[in-house]
Amino acid sequence: MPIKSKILDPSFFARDTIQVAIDILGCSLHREINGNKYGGIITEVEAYLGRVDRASHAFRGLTKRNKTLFGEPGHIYVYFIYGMYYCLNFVTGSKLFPNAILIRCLDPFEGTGKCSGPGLVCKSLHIDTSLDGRIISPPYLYVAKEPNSHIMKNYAVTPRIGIDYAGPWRNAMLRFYLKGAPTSRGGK
DNA sequence: GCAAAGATCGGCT
DNA sequence: GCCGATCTTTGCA
Repeated sequence: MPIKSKILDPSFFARDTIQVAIDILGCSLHREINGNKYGGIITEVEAYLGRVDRASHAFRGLTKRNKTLFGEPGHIYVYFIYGMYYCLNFVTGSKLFPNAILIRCLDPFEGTGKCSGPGLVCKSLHIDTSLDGRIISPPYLYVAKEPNSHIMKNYAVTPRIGIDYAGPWRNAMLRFYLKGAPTSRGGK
């Protein structure tokens, strides 16, 4: 009989943000829209640590765009950037703190396009702002822990990408990726 | 009301 | 490594 994967519920995301970032590596991301299914194994994420984090959208306080960040963990935060791309985030930690993780890269399932960067993840999984604020849940978008995803989790930690404006936070080690798996920027 | 910047990507030097 | 595409969001007047 087939080995079952375990669908993650909001309690998984309502924990320390960095711990969630590490634990979600190797888990599968699933997207269903118009009867089509897309997805892949999560291989790269970044953590954003709320109001104190100069690189976070929450740094300047609550706005119309980032209001999902200030809500419950286990919800989906999607925003539009650079006039062309969407970025997928999961709200983490506690409702008291606007924390999130950015999904940067997947090892795509067959039939799912390239996912080697946050803009491409959303393009290949047909993710846009219509998902913003919704709970992470089947069928439209969910995450599952795969058998053995906790084994051989050999990961690297680096500063985040594309946040040179963030002062001292530009050097914070908050990007996590699985060694030997697809990443953005060649894993560097 | 307007201007500037941005959690990116692909192409080119 | 640098640059342009493309347009929403935000900050400031």
